[in-house]
Amino acid sequence: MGWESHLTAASADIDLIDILWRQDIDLGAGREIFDYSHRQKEQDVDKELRDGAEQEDTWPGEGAEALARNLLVDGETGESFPAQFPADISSITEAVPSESEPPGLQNNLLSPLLTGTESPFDLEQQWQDLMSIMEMQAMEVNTSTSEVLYNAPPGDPLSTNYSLAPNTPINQNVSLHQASLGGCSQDFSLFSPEVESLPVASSSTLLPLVPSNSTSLNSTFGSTNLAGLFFPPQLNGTANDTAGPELPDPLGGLLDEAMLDEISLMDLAIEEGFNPVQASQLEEEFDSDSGLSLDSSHSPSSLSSSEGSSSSSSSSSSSSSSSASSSASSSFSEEGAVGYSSDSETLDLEEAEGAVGYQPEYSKFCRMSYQDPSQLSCLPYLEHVGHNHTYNMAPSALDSADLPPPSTLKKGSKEKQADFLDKQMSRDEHRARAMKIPFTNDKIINLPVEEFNELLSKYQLSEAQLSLIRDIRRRGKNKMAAQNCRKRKLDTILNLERDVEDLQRDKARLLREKVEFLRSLRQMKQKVQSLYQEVFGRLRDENGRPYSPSQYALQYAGDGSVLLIPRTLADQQARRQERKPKDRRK
DNA sequence: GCAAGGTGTCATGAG
DNA sequence: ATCTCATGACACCTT
Repeated sequence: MGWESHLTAASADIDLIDILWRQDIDLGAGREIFDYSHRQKEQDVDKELRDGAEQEDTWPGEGAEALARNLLVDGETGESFPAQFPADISSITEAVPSESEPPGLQNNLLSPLLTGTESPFDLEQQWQDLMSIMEMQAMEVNTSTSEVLYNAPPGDPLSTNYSLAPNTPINQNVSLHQASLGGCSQDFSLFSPEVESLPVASSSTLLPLVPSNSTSLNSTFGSTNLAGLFFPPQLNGTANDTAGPELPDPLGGLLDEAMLDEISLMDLAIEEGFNPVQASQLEEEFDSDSGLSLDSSHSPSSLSSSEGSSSSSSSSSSSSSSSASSSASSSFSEEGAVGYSSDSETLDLEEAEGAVGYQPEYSKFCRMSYQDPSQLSCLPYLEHVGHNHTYNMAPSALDSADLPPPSTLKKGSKEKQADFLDKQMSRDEHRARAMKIPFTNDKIINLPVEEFNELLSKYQLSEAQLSLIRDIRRRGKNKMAAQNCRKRKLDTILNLERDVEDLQRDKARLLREKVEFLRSLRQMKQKVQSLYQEVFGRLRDENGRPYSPSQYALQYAGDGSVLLIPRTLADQQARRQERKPKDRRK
């Protein structure tokens, strides 16, 4: 506080300047050379001075600070992103691919019999894309998923339908008869070609239902051996030829709708971490756009979800805020052009930024726009805003005239306010005041270069003053730049969060679609099978006897006709067809 | 006393 | 060459 007396006495005389110089010389306001090389020194000295000041000074205005603390509200505490559900959903990843591919088969198979039935199955490609997206998330859940799918108890519908296939010696050479006996497994013999080549162990990694690639599917249907498609391999050959009459109820063991639904639901449950209830709800709402959403899947954390939505709203507000901020930025420049000293402008700016809760300018406002305490007193609420960055104030710059010693703390409220406001002044403002800079820091900082230079030329300024002014301008601009930079960063984060939410919604929608496709696929398979059995069952040889499914099979011709051919021939063709795609792949 | 978040400042590079 | 802006890094403060 030794300087305070000096400063108090300091009017405009040379002595004061001398003192100020002494104080500021280390702050970069070197008397002789006010250049960059001094700035480093400036920092160090600032710190020293600050430390010293901390020891010596007891600042008034604690109450005001406390008030400010109470009133400061951070409207934008981090938005926690609801990341819970993705992991659950991902669990399906592996299971999905296996189911997704049959479509290719279906397409080939159905076209002849079921004209007009459209299968949306270049879906496979899309699906693979989707899978790749979900792959990462799926990793951790896969294990459990496979367990569910493959280790299900014998009575489990899934195991009877899916798990059987891998373990059974699958062969395309399946008889119609066998097919009819095949019961539930028929559905899976549909994909037998692929499964056939799989070691039993591989069943743990692949769902029998689904060939690992569409080409294998094509091969299956390329052979167009319908019997092979529908009937379980284990019945093959060794199957009793007595089957003929046993052409069981074509639909008997087949996937009934309930089963299909169950499978779909289980897929969904597995994939999305749905519980059965949710899944069934989903089924009911299939056509609803409300979205089942993963949002619901993390309903437990709907809070976070709502946070997400709020974040989305906030992100929308953030986008608006971004626009606000960008407009703010632009208005910055404009302000710069106009001088940035307009209080109302600044205020508006702050309001515009309120959406993001980003309030850096408040402190700027307090410190930079109001060097004159009386002005600030017009906006008392601003007193609550802003950091107390008194550490920025070089003790040297603290005008002792404005900062009476602690002993004089008991004083009028005006004085207190003045103290507080003085305290709110930035280091540069104090410096500027101490250096008798004849214009405001706002002008220094925000005037366009031309006007700035013009302004400088109007005054007779010492080298030191000019240097300080340049520093003030540089620091001020950089401060705003930093604030904008942080604002942008924040906006970017919010936008990314919103993007993630959008992607999650898309993912949920795609999964819903997948379930729908699977269901329709199975329905079509069912139809095809019944048609096959019906047609085959009505066929009679020259003696009027039915053909044995183990000896004959129906086969599609390229022109859409259906041929009855010996099973051996059909098998050969099937194998040939199976090889083609593989060769092609090589 | 520590951690997290906010802010100002500096250094640096790009336009 | 100079100015301005953006941004990472750092120090310091507040909560």
